[in-house]
Amino acid sequence: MPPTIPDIVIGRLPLYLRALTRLAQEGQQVTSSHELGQRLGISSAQIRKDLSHFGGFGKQGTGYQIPYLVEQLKQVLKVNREWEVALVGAGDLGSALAHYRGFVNRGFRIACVFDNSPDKIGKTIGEFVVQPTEKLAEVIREHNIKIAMLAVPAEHAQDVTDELVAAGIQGILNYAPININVPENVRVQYIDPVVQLQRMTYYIP
Amino acid sequence: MPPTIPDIVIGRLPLYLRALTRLAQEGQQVTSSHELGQRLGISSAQIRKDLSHFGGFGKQGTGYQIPYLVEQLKQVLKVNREWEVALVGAGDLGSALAHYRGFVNRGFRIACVFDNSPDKIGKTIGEFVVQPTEKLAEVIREHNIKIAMLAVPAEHAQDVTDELVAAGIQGILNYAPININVPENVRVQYIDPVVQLQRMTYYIP
DNA sequence: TAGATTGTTAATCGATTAACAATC
DNA sequence: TAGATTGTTAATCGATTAACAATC
Repeated sequence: MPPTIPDIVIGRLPLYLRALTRLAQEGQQVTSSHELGQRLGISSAQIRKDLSHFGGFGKQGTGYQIPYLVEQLKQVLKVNREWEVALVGAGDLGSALAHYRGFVNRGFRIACVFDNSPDKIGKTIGEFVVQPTEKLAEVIREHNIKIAMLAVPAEHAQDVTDELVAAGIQGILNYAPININVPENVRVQYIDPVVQLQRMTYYIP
Repeated sequence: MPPTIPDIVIGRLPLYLRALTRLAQEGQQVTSSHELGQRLGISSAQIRKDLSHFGGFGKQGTGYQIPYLVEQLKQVLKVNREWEVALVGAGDLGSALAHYRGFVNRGFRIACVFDNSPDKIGKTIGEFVVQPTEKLAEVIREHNIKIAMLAVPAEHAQDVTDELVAAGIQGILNYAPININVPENVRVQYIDPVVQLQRMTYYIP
């Protein structure tokens, strides 16, 4: 069995990938742990150590070939493919997500949108026809979708979560401002802007 | 000088506050570190230790009075007041944020919305008239706003950040998928859904 | 009182950093 | 070669957990 990589390391890899992709866009071919660390506010030692969990991607004296490192990180994170994502909730936020152009090229594509409001079912949002939540399990199973984004009111978050899990979803990005319970084989990530704002105000006089 | 509290502790307080607020909504008066920990997937010892940095809020044998603990946490996090927030970027995401009803009651209120697109300037989004970005510094100074949410394209994020910082902003919630550089007295939090999705795919077969 | 739970100390665990031989 | 930078080891630093006296 391969050694387990700390989750905190996994959490930094997408940041490395994002910064490297940008460097590549700026036309740069090579970088160093020092340069990357400066951009990210992370020590160079930490970057080298993190990367070394997955192999030696650099060359002494030279640094890292950006296109190569980008490919390697995509492979590690399994985003060298396109994941179909189910979006539940077609309110303002769900709508913004449905229109967001930033998923493609980074490994994700919204494949379907659900909502339980009669106002919204059947309407078109971006390129999607909003489907009733009752169809959720069926569509997710049919497309073999593994990831969902949850943009429903907090009161419905747990119920929808249970449906998603029952349908085979293994990762949930939860925008509802509430903790959800899932089996341990399901990963959850949270986005709550207020939580992050509250983390800043502590420091502001 | 009071001892410095680890930032990782500060980062958990909003989660405690959110869970406690919900417990209160459900009509519960008292909770224990064990119960709260179960809800959040955090050990009871950690919760007690975190809280103990700020004082003894509980009673042996009984636990914590929820309304009291909520007030105390709000005070610690300085959200027992209302912070005015500047929103920059009136695209899909900015629009969704402008309509979001979840800021009020948790310590925040969007006070103004900016965009540099002639299409959007002067238009109404929710209760706000979109103002040109050139007005940014003036309005922020006038209202003494300390916090901004950044929902502009990545290419403009650093430029807008520099303007915000020059105008006296001390906390930035950055929705643009790019790292921004700020002086060390300014706090930045990031929201990039793709980063969080990529952190999950590593674990999904 | 007996049972429950806190706040805190000490022990454990894990993550970060410093340093450097290897080498491009 | 001389300079630069990696990958890795060991040392340091910090965070979490276990345990328990205090006490409601």
